[in-house]
Amino acid sequence: MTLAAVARTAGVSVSTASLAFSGLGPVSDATRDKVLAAADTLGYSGPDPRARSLRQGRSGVVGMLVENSVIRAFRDPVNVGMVDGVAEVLGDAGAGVLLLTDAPHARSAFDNAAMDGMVLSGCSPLVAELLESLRRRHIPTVLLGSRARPGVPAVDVDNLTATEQLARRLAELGHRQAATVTLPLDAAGTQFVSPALLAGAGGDTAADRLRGFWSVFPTGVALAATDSTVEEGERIGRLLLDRVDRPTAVVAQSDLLAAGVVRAAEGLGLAVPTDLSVVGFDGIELQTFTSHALTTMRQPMQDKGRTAARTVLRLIEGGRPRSVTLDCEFVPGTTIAPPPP
Amino acid sequence: MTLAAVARTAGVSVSTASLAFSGLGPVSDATRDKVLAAADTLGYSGPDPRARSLRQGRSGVVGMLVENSVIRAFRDPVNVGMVDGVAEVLGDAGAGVLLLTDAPHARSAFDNAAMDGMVLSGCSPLVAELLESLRRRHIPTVLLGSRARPGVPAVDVDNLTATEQLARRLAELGHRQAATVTLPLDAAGTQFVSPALLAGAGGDTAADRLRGFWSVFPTGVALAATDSTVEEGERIGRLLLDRVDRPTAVVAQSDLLAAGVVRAAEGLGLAVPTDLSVVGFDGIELQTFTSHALTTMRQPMQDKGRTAARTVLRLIEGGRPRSVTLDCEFVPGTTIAPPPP
DNA sequence: CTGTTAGCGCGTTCAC
DNA sequence: GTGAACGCGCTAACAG
Repeated sequence: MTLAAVARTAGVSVSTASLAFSGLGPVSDATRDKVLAAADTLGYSGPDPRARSLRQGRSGVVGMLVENSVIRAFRDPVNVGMVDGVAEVLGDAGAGVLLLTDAPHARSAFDNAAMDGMVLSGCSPLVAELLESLRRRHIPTVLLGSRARPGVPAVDVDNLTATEQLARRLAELGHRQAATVTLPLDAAGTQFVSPALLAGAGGDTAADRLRGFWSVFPTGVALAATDSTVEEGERIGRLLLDRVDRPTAVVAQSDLLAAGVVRAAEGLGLAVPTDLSVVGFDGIELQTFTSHALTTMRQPMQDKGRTAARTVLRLIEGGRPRSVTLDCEFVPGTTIAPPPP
Repeated sequence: MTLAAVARTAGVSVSTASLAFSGLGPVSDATRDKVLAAADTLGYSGPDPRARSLRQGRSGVVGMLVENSVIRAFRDPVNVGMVDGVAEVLGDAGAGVLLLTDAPHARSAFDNAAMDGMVLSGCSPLVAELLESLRRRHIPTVLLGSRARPGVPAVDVDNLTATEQLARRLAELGHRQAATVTLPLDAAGTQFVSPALLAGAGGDTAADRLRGFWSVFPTGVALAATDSTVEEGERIGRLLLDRVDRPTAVVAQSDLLAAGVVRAAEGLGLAVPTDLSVVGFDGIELQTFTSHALTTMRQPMQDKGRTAARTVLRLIEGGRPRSVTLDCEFVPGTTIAPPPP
């Protein structure tokens, strides 16, 4: 069934039939009805999206890349929130979201899919390579959660300042011995993070948050997690709390990590916040504790997604949108207190 | 940049250049190198997916619909697991996943996207309408989590039997007064579920699980939640536990609901499982409790997704795959015990 | 308001 | 092993 066949049956030209479907051009009601009736008779269900997208040079699809597998990415509500925001804005624009991961087996889909634009979230080590591929294909791209590059705007929060604010609260409470649990900093999964390693790292989320921490606690120990999960937080938390120079406060770079640190502390018989202060980052709804409300910095996950989607839409239309930095909001919580005497 | 331009630069015909890229036909190494070199020079990055998909009649994209918004759907790990399974199998097949929701504003994307197939998950009241639209467009479809229809295979677990098994365990422990918290049963959001209402309901997940429950506890009270969340579980749980005929056991139709029921019980000063037995459904990793391990029925979420994806791929290839029913596995947990004397 | 004309960029017959 | 020609189904100009 083609538009041509419908037009023939309706006794009109294809272009008229096309206009009848798109509703864009001036078509008399009578003609439109004739066309629609013919379509109905023939079981024609509207223009073929493939042909339409070839003709228009648009597919109505925007890719969204998340790190790792779908299941790992969506274990973190931050990613879910961002995808939700992207889907919302794109849906309103009549576009669809092609969900992609940076897993090797998804590479072929990434390379061959018809996309009008791309939202690259995360700071996967593959980002540079993927960006290069997108550049060659002239696919407008927005980075979500990493720093802008020439010609590629980014949407993010000010991770450095936000973390600095959290650290400063701890300092103001009297903490001198603070440590931090960072998100993965390099592909190698190095655990003990030195300033030298940080210097070599890019402008990623983990690096910026670490800089914010170190700007307040320049000698604070930093251990990197391999993933943003409660389990990893607990593992690294135990490592930190077992040290002879046990910290009195821990800045975790995500709420999930922070929840793990709290759990590690309680496992060792330490009370939070009396014996140990813990802060997180993200402001997700943690169902892990009922007894604590995590002190953290809430980032606008959905807004990040929405803004990224709007930005990529503008890019697709040929605009030159600028990078956007969104604000975080301090969530007081109940997991910080002055250090034990 | 078109393939034709590359061919011209390389001094070969377009068809030869096409073969050089796809690697399908017989092309001498020398020729292929010439073509690739020309492409590199001109900054050509491979065939245009839009044109390719028109020509081949395939877009390499399979739609996956989840209920509600992305954020609501992915609050439930079951949906995340299913999408992960779908993405994994489709990725291996070189196909991409177009993430769609049944939200009204996403309807245009649903209708206009170029898709080779569709995985419709959930039992949204819109399913019938969406199925009809897909049928007219000749888009092969697989249902995930609802009953097969003529020409539309389904992938699911045996919800009735699985719930029956859970209920039977409770009965065997001596429970006579059991209640159930169901997933949403109708669009109206009716709270008190009568057998008459169930008779009118379709063959959905909620209905099947309820049938399994009633087959063991024919007079058990059934209240429907409006969503599968801990909060809803807690709300309905409180309603159940406040009744004069307070149940000694609750069968919740999802783990999230079950977690809410446990929380409601504890809020009322009831100990689980001493005062109240609770079972869930799904087998997700609940971080809500540390003191309990939920007694539940684990369903293979990722396998459901993988199987659905394999089924839709077979459908796309013109096969006639059958519906698949996967097995659940009982998870003993620590939230059931004999009823209090 | 309607019809005619021309591709969009590619893959795939066929001949050679 | 390679090339020429055709059409996938549609829409955007333009002409009437």
